[in-house]
Amino acid sequence: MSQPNIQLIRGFKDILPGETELWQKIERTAIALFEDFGYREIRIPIMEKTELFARSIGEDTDIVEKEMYTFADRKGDQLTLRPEATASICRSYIQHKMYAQDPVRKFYTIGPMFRRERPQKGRYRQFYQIDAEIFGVAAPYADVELIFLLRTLFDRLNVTDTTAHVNSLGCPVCRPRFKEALSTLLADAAPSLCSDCLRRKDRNPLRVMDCKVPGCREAMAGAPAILDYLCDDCSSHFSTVTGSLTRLGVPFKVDKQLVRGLDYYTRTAFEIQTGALGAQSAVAGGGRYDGLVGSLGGPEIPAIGFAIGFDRLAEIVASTTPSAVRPPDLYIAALGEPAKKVAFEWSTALGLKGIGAAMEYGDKSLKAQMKQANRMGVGQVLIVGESELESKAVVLRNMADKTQIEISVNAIVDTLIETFSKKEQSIG
RNA sequence: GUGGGUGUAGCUCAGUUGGCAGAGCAUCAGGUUGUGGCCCUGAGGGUCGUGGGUUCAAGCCCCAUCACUCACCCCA
Repeated sequence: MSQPNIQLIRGFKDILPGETELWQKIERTAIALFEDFGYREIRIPIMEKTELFARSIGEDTDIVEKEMYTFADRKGDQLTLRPEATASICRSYIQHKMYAQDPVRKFYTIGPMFRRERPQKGRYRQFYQIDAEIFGVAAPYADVELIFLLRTLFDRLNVTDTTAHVNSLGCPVCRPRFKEALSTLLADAAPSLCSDCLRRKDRNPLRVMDCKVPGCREAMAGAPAILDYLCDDCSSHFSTVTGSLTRLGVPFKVDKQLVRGLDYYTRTAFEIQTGALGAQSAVAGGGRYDGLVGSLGGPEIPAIGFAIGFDRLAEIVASTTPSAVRPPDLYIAALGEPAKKVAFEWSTALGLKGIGAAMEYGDKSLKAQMKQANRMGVGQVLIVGESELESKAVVLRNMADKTQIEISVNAIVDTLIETFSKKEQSIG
């Protein structure tokens, strides 16, 4: 009692009633869309051997070294709370040899991911993603389909203040030539780079391109664009993507600055960006990873996927859509124990028929119960006390216009069911 | 991991040069024996984030710590 109350873990959060309605709506919208386009749900575990992420993301990246939730279990195995879904889905695809019958598979999954970082706006340590992946399709239409789905989903959720950014990152054939050109420029520009970029120069040269420091921006003004270094295959792939997006009427921006941090990305990279979230501009991101399945020990199968930041999306949707919590259909105000006893039975019978009937389980005055009904926004209140039980007729009060009618206690549940189903129809 | 801002009632926040802990909203009760919203009256609710220090005296000053928050690094 005198000990401090237990608080939730830093960077974690509760999603409370009032918010969950919105989360469910987003989930339903996404699932319906995915199913319509032939995606199947896959549910993968929340933990994997650390090695899976180390191999897919890269052994000596910051992510693996210090930004994952990694710990040893009692046997000493290194385990990691998944930081993303893609690696696990690849693992599962390979482990169950899903490529054997038909390498083309489309998946979606929704669930929590984890990162061990200092939280900030739109970035939690447990966060949620809506994820979709296509395996076994090398053709650019897979890329377009995913971007199209993102656009459609956002439209259906009335999220309009967003831009799709697309870029190509090349492939193992053409990317090295680009990196070389970039390194040459960086070496020359080194004196005018900020200290962060000097570090990035060798470790993650692509990142220098989107540094915000003015000096770096100037130095990088004449930086080579990877689009100019694409090989013929990558180039025609990319032009099919942009051409097809245009024909489908999906607005997009070719963004030469768009960079993905991980080596396993190839060719198309895309992001949905918004201005609504401070420093966190991306609500969704994805790209092609043609080499990943092979590098994890599977056959050489191309793949592409995206992840939507659920928390960020929910925040945006919440700011534009009023929350609509449906009040109970009926409130039963019961006075005295005999009345409560029958009222409770009525409420359960109504609940079975899909009619929500709230009531006060404790002992409260009629006034208090009316106040509560009013606060809940209930339209109809059924009043049942001693005199009603005696006369075998209860009172049904319309809260909006204050009119009251009497209803016979005999077959009251059926009468109420009829009353409320008529109402639903006239509203619908 | 680094830096800034903020921690006082369920919520939003006042709190003066250090001098008895406050308001609005919300909750509960009464005004009306069994009828809601508006109004009036009253009540409950706080180890002032936590620990230490200075002081006759700390919500206020000092140190530490934790949390929240924004940004950086990084971005899956």
